[in-house]
Amino acid sequence: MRTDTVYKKAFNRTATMLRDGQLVGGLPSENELRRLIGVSRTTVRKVLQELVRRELVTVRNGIRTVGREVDGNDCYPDAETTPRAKHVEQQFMEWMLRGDTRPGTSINELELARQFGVATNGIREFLIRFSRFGLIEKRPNTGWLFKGFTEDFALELFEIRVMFELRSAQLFSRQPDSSPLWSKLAALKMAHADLLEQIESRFHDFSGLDNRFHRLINEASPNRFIDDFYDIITFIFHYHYQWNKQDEKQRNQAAIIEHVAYIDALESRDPERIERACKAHLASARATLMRSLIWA
Amino acid sequence: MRTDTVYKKAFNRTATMLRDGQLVGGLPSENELRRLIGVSRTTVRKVLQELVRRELVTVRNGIRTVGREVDGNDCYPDAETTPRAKHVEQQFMEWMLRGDTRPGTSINELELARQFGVATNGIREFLIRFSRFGLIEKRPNTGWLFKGFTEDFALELFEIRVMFELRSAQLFSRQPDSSPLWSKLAALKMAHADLLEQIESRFHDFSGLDNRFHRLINEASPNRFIDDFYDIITFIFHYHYQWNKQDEKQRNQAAIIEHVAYIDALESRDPERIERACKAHLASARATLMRSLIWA
DNA sequence: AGCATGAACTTTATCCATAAAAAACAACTT
DNA sequence: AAGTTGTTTTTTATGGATAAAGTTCATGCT
Repeated sequence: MRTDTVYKKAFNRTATMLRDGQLVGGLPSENELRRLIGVSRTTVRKVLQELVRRELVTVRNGIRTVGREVDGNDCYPDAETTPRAKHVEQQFMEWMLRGDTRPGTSINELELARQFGVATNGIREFLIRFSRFGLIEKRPNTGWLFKGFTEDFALELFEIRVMFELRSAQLFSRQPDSSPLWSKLAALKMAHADLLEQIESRFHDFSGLDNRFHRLINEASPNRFIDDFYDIITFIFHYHYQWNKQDEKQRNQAAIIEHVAYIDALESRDPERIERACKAHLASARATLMRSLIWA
Repeated sequence: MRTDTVYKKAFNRTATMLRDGQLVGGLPSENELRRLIGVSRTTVRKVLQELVRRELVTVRNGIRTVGREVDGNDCYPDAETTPRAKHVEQQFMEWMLRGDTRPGTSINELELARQFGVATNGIREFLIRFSRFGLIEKRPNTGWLFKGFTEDFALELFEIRVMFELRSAQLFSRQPDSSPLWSKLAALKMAHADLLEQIESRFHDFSGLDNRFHRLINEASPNRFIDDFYDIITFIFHYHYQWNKQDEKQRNQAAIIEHVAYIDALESRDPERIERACKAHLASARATLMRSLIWA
């Protein structure tokens, strides 16, 4: 049966808004709420119905008002707000990156389905989606081959990344002064400075910033294939570093400094300087990844 | 129910071998046949069983010998040797490229499933696979969006293609003289010359040659992401030009000439000359595609 | 021991069913 | 006329079943 994670997440969001007093003075209409949460009206109605049933909202003459205080027990647990497909993704990535899954291992849909407690269909859909990452390969009628999160993989990935990033950085720097992206870049530079100051406590915040930065650079001259490729990077790094936290602080600190130099180079509009800064940053990112691969 | 296309294709292959006298002097063992056709022994046995039933093969004391002559009726029709997934692909591509499917159209899994006569699952798997081509986009819980086989798409595609091809061509040219790829390149040049001579009758053979050429260039310094990207190009071009045959002969003739110049440039090992030839060829390929888009 | 066939078992490709979510339609209200 | 809510219809996400194809085990023959 389809999970009701959409409803549960919507419910939690609404309950939180209620708790934080974002909905004082009567509840918004179904349609407004719908837009607010980004979900269909059908789901909103289900949420509302449950809120009423739990007396978090009361209705009189068709008018909804805030009811009793929301308490911690009212929210559904996080696990129930994640769709199956996402669970499969997480479990697979863990199986692949944390287990000692060797390159050359063959992947068995049925076995994974049993292991993860889902139907084979879900596994297969995930594998098809995942195959674009270059880590697995389908052999028809037979199964999938895990090619390994190897040094080769990282090298090939970074080769492309460098090509794309150099291209995007140069195009970015050639934008007219009037482009709004320049001020976004300046804002990002400030955010970097802030983070650097509080690096001791906030060093995990870097990955979000990193993402914003690289996506901003691509924004100047969009290319869907480059965007897609950046999705791969984001995905891989997300899971890889989720389980490889050694030196996280130093790693991020170094990267922030490189970013700032890179931003300065962009602002200078000097092509050679940009190339140097960009390459320096990516070389260091690659070295970091390589190191973590060897350790692992 | 799963289709028995694997069996039927294997049967046809075996029957053809029988007809062409490739199996005179007694049939090979199940295992040998299996290797020959590239299919499991289970399937081979099924083929053998049917061959015997139809008296194309006769068994005496457990020894198999060639039986009656194979005639045209013995083979299964082509449509029955193509798996469902492939049919879906073909029908979808036709729907997308030939129908007047407009950019922005939303794609309905259920509707396509009905239209193509398959289960929704198959449609979905295809769409997931296809999404990497940058022409459709998934919106969770809602469906897919067709972004259009537009000019933008072609431009973005070619931008990447140029980057990749320049990189691969330069790396190719820097190979040591001892690399076996040089002789492969020479052979390919000859094949081009041959084709050019018989262009009147054989101009459809170009696309195979084109593929071999570009794949050869990538072979010198493999990168899985570049290979994957080339798969996209191959796929798109295959279907697009399947239904856009205007000027096919001239188009191919021009391309052959460009290829030869490109090969000469590679053999000269002169980086600038390579860049010029490569860019010239790709610019012309792009222009051709663009023209066919406008016409369509 | 090494290869051929036979039989049993496992996995993939494919269809079908259904609750949840979205979308479309209808009726009311201000 | 535009925004509400109620109802119905359609579509997606997910599980389940099964024939075909692949793989492994067993037996027998040189």
